[in-house]
Amino acid sequence: MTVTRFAPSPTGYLHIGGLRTALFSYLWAKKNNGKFLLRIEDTDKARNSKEATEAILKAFDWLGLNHDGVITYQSQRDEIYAKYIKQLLDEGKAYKCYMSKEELTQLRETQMANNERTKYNGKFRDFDGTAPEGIEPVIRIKAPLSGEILVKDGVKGDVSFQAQDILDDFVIARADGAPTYNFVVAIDDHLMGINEVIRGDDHLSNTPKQIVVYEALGFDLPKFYHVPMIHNSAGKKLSKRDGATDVMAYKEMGYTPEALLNFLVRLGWSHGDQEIFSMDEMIHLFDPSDINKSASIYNTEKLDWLNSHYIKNSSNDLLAQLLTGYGLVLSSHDKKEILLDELKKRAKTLKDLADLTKEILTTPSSYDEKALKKAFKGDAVSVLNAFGAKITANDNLHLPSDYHTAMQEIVTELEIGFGKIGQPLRVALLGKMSGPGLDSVMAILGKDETMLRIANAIAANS
RNA sequence: GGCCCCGUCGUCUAGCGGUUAGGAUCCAUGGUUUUCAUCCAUGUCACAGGAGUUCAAUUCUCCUCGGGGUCACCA
Repeated sequence: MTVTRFAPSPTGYLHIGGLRTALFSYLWAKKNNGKFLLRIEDTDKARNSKEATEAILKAFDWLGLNHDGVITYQSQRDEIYAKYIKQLLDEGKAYKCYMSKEELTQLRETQMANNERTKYNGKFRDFDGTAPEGIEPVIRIKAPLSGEILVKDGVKGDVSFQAQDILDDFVIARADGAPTYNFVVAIDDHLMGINEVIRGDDHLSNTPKQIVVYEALGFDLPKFYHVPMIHNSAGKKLSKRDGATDVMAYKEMGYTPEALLNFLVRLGWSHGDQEIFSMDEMIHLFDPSDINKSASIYNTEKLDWLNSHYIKNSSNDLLAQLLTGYGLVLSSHDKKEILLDELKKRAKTLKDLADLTKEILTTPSSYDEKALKKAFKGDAVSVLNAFGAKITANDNLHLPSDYHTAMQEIVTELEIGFGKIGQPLRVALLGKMSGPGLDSVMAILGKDETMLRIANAIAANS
């Protein structure tokens, strides 16, 4: 069974990059009827917060990416890690290192001065004397000093590292006993039964260290997929400083989960020329071996397009429901369908849709000056008067077509072009020169409100 | 700097030795629309550079250049 995981460090909100690897992991697990597990990497007590964990879970909830099973918190697994540390110590695969921080720093500085790679010198690797006083030791693992470490990666292919280039006896437990990242990752992934690790390629260079741990503990290696980074427009790794990277910020801006997920799945992955993917399609089509090798630059143009696509294709009931998040209650509006049909094709975001809706439902308190000048020259006022009189006399105005007929009649009776009535009427109703079809607008507003707005405009121009 | 990864239109990408290098987005133009938006059509735009290998390289190899990642008692 395929078991994948997402293992965030709760130091802040969930961002776009993390979400994408989570999505990939989720899709791959679902495709294989496997499990998608969640692990919170909170071993660094100083930097982690409960709020951050909650924020991450909230984001997943919004997007509908549900994890399987219970959440694993590394902070609650100290005994487990301690057990494995003891095991390695007992087996002579790890040892206590009493080098002081000062000495370590000193060592690094000389190495740097000599233009050498900074690495621990193995001073306590085979130490069996009496421990120096007053120093709490760290635990270091005995890493291979030479030879090749091969990472068989499902995205990058075989990546070979030379032990002497990258390894030293790295710390697996701090002086206070707390285990370190590369150590616990290997243990947790193994214990949680994770056999396919999909993560950012910033972890590729950590992988050899984790392999050392896997091997020391006699664990089977999972399959690795290192997915390329998402870069900002400057071409750098996406960071929290890059503005809108908090997933929940997208919700506030009016993006839909479908659009965001569709956008992200196409960043670094593709399926021929297909652009639009439903969740079901993503699950069926996704395969991590189709992930690109190169980083992509994050750019919202396509997100906007996808979002408007999904809004256009959403049912009006769903949209009405989503609009309640913007303080709009449309469920009781008798022309909800007409309203949403008209407005959803000109909204890029749900927020746009909300704004557009509010705008149309609010009686104009002022008129765009340019529009006024253009529309209210000549006999616009008398045309509006005639139109007002016509609809006042008509008690059967409900649908856009009813209003359309009324406009048609005026045009014929007065022997004028459509623009002669359309322009002033549009300004009267909407306060400006652009907007949805007038027949729809009038149907949405209803006869009374339509009359009111026409009267207001006439008054303002007489 | 060492090590590792990457390099097709501005952006997201297809391509897996022979293609007029395709799609999407963006932008521009035209059509539809009384306006705007939608929709439709058309157009501009790319294989980083140089050596090889080959009858033939965007595709394979090497080098250069460029970009990125990583080198903690952070994750």
